[in-house]
Amino acid sequence: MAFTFQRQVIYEAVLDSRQHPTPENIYEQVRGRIPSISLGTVYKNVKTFLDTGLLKEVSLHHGSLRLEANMTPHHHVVCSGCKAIFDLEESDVAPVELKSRLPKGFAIARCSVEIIGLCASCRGIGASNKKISTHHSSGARK
Amino acid sequence: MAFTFQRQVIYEAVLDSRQHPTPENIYEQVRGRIPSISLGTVYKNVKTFLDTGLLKEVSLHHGSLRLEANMTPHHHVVCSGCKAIFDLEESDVAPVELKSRLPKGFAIARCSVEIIGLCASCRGIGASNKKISTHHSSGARK
DNA sequence: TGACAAACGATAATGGTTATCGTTTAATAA
DNA sequence: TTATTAAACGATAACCATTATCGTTTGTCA
Ligand SMILES: [Mn+2]
Ligand SMILES: [Mn+2]
Ligand SMILES: [Zn+2]
Ligand SMILES: [Zn+2]
Repeated sequence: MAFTFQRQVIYEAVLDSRQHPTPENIYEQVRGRIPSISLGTVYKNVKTFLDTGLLKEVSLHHGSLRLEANMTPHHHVVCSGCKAIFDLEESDVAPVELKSRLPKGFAIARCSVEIIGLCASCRGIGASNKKISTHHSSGARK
Repeated sequence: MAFTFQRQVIYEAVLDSRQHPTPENIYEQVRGRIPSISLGTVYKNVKTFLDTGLLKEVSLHHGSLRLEANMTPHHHVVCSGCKAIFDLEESDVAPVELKSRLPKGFAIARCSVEIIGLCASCRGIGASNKKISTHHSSGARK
């Protein structure tokens, strides 16, 4: 990975922001230092940083809306490979215990647990996850 | 909310799917029963169902990529109003205890907790959350 | 210093989602 | 029933986030 000024400033922008910024947010901020920078450059570098493990994305499923009709409070098991989501009943997880204070004035509505990992088919050798037809179109936006 | 055949079939499609489907997934399935249905109709009804609480969306932040440079495992406090995300150190939450088996063959990589609620400014009266300039562009796609 | 792969800026293309608009239909009351 | 009307539908354009393309510039390394 070549060292470029743009790359440095983009990374610092994410580091300095305690805000979990979007690419657009980063772009806005970086333009303060490099007015000529392209939004495409921000996206390209963000992707590079994600690939090399310098940054990570907050949510596994930000690509497309995922819906459910199960209105009872419950948790999820998520495959980071094919983005499949399995339900986990609330009673299957012991209540989460908070050991510290939340941001001042924050009112908790609920608490959701995500167990993240790889499903059986995604662990299989090679292209095995293509064999499972029940896996819908694998929302991974790549 | 008027009762229409399309509405009925769309809702049943989500009910029958244990897959947390996308609007596109629902569209594909509903076309089996109503070949002439429009994708727009699926989106419109999904929105209606979300508004009336018949369906819910799996992830609060599916609209745009959110990034972070904090690579230490940690949890999040999320405001459902403005989508602000605050970090919560891993040590601030007692380890999650699983009381049941996961889907067969699933390999856990990590476990993430989301405390969901309303931040101080979103709880304030009226348009108060607009006053806080540190809140970045409020990714809410409406 | 020179050669070359990598990265850049500009911009077109894609994919998911929302908006618009003319037509059809469900709900309601005569 | 039938007439009225607001709501919902299908088709399609518009929009926004993201990715791809391409000609130019720049970092790397011999
Ligand atoms: Mn679920
Ligand atoms: Mn974080
Ligand atoms: Zn999988
Ligand atoms: Zn808020």
